[in-house]
Amino acid sequence: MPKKTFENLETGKKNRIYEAALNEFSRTRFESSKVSNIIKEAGIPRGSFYQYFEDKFDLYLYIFDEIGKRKMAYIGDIQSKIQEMSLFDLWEELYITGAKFAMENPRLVDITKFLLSSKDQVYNKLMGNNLKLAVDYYVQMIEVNKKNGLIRESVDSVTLATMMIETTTNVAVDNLTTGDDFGTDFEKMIQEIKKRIDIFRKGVETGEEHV
Amino acid sequence: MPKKTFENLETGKKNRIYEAALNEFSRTRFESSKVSNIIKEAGIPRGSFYQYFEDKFDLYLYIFDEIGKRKMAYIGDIQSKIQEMSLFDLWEELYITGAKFAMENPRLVDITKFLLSSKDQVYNKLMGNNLKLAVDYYVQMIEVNKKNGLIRESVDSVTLATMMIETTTNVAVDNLTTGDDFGTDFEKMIQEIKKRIDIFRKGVETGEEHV
DNA sequence: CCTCCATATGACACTGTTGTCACTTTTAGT
DNA sequence: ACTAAAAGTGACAACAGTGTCATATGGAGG
Repeated sequence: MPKKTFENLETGKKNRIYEAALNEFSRTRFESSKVSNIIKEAGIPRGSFYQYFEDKFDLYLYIFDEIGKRKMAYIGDIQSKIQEMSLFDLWEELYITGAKFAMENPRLVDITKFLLSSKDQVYNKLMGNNLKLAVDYYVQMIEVNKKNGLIRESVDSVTLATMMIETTTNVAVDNLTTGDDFGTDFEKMIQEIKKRIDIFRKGVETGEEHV
Repeated sequence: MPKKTFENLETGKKNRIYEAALNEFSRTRFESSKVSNIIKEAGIPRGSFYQYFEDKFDLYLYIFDEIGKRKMAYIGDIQSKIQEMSLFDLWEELYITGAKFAMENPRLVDITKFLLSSKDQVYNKLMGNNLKLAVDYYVQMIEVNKKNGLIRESVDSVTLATMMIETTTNVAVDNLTTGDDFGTDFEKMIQEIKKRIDIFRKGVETGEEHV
């Protein structure tokens, strides 16, 4: 975490550094990011950088922490609704809110994406546990809905939870396959999300087929 | 693509280079891979490397090409069955075959994974079009099944195709969320795949809910 | 045995990066 | 105004990698 020297900085400079770091870490993954680029863009001398942070990773941790805070603030208190809403209504809300956040913060998404796709220790340290918690959270929702008779008992909760999270991650990020990133077309994204949720709810086969 | 010097090489040396490249490119993404590591492991001098390949990227292209060939040989002629089988039977076959290939060739999977997660020109050059073709292929299958009355008309073909491919990619690679890579437990992987396909077919809601 | 061309080789020039450190400037307290 | 601590600064040493090039080697044909 940053040294107090950084905390004490005037907002302007602090912000330039934050912005430059965001640009650099969303441009490329951690290993190939360069302190040189960051200080050039922020317009601070090299020496100062090391006055503020232990090293590159120290800054990265700080940025990662900030992203987490901002995301949490954005997602807000949806958590509390878990008992009141059905799985899919709740999911839709989570999904759309997440997608909106992603759309408004493309750089944060890129950073997360880079992290998700690294298999090194950095990843395990920062993300590993988060995902396990997310799975637990979804499993919990699913179980409640099974008890209420809304979800088939024969569906494996962990499998469903995993699929839901994977799906959420993919559209939140962009369409893996079509390369479509929805630009700023929020409506289009919502339509896509609803189509996806519908498939999860009802399946795609016609009624005649199975029992 | 490699120079003829490389093609002319005795099988032993050629193979050592191939193996070393596979190790290096599956260890880390292209940008951070090192010619130094490859030549050290293959036991060839630096100069020789540049006798065989234009540069690092030239070798990468070669490896990528090889992976494609081997994968194609493995997947084989499933293509021809498109008219005879229902969407999900066909998908299950594609899915399981792909997963088996992935399980047997973890290094190839890692390389693909690294490529998938890069957003640079390398990716677009090598993968962009592949994915579009895959989507088209799935869409085509889906349309056939709609005509036969097996799939609800109200399902968006492109959305479904995209979701199917994303799902396939994820389990083929590993469980994004649980971190479970199934090791060599082929049976367990098949079970997981079947559970996923079942959710796509039938949806997860109980019958009472919707029309 | 000689010659010539393809191939092999590793030292090296070049580039780019990180983190350090000796020195300068600013700030704040007296 | 004086001084001590804090913050700022950029030249630089250390390192790590790439691709090149002058030179060495070997084998096929004469």
